[in-house]
Amino acid sequence: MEEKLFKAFKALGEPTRLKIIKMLSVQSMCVCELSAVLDMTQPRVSQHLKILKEAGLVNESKEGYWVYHSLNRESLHRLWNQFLAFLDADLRNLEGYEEELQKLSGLESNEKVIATKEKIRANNT
Amino acid sequence: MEEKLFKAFKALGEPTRLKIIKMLSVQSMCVCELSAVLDMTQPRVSQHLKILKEAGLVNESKEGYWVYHSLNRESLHRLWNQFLAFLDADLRNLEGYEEELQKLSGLESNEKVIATKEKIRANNT
DNA sequence: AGGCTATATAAGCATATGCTTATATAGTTT
DNA sequence: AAACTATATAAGCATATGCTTATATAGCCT
Repeated sequence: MEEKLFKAFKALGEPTRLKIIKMLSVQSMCVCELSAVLDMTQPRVSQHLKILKEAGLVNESKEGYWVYHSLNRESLHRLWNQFLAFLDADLRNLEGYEEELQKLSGLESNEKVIATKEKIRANNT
Repeated sequence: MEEKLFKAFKALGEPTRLKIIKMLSVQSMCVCELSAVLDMTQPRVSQHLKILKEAGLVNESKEGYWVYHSLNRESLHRLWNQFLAFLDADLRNLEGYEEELQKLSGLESNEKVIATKEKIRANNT
């Protein structure tokens, strides 16, 4: 889950790819069209599209020797929903948070720290 | 607009930061607590928090010498709404797409290409 | 003031990323 | 088959990123 999330966000977190996504939001395009419209070299566009496809954000369909790319809006919404679900999830229901869960419950048991905090709070009022 | 968008996504597109965000979704924490719970060095946590703060995703409040960090859920929703607005926006309303807009309208005027495409389509049916 | 505690920042390093140029692959047309 | 178009992939390079260790800064306490 987290793997997919951060890869998708990473794919979105790059200016060139955001531009490509914006262009694809206007209309589906093949690599050469994107390359022409954005005034970028073809390999540059290809490489970014690969990343976007791997993140599931862009679909492709071949037509002759053109490869048309379209924005997968469905997957965008799914991404955000999964992210919100991730944020709302109880730690006990997430993989890989066993240690964190345990250490989190031990956090407030340090009496010395608690005392210090209370003092500071008292001083601030 | 785009600048903010891709920086926020970039901030989210990193596993350590996603973990930090998840922990902050459970409760506000200071650096030392995050450091302890996630079992990471303090500078590592500090540096990531800085990025998250710069992206506006995390708020901080000082309490004694502790600096408490909390997830800014409001800004998360704003981020997504702005992203959707960016996708829906007409190119004419976006900064920095003047060239693209022009080249896009010129795309379909290449008759040779259009002819080729039509032939291919005909052959494929 | 001096000694704590927590946090921020800096320096250095290894790896990742984005780009370019060059080349390979796939499909189309003649 | 040969030439052509579009795309993918590879190699190489410069910069960015994430981490560690070391050090500086800031706030609190005795």
